[in-house]
Amino acid sequence: MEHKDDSYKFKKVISIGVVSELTGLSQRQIRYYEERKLIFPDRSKGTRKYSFDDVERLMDIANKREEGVTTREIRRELTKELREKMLKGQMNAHFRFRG
Amino acid sequence: MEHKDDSYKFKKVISIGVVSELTGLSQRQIRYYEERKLIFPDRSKGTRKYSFDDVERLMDIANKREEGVTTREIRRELTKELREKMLKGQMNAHFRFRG
DNA sequence: CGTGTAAGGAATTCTGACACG
DNA sequence: CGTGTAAGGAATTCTGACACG
Repeated sequence: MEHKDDSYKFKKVISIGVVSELTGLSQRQIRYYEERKLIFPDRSKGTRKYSFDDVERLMDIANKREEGVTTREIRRELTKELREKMLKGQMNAHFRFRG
Repeated sequence: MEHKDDSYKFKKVISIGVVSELTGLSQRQIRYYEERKLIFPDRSKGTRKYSFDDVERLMDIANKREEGVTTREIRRELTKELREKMLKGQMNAHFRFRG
């Protein structure tokens, strides 16, 4: 329950031009953050598609960059978050099915 | 309260190609329904932008068309709904501020 | 490292029209 | 009436590169 993945927030339907308008970032920046693995758009026949969640994430990234945080550090933070989430997922599974 | 218009559902950010994929309708059909005033995308420099709400609405339209309902009839239904909503809005205002 | 820009090509979208019915 | 299609142009997006620092 709660996992409505079909939710508007996560559907990758927005083109880079619109994302640029929404975030105030240049297309160059957006593509670069992808290259640095901070963001992961879908590809529909070559052209990138972003979700509203991606847009929010890009705004976070923009804030961090303004504070002087490098893409490398942002990438590390993301990796750490993912690690924590995976651990939490395992613990959930553990206590739900075995605890 | 409740009126979070900034909600993902109503932001017009989706291009016609994606809407076509999402709804299964041809771009021709989508443009035609606009011509018949069943749908109202935004325009950003010429190109149409739709919201998820528009996408849902288009799916409703598609269903009605399959049932043989004409665009004219769908248009009438829409007009009627709008009339009812405006009436309701007036009544709200009436009872809230004067009742 | 992070971002701008010019370059050339590929994919997308637009409109108005003709077609069929 | 509702939709397909070919046509030509306009706007969008893509990549790889050079620039600066």
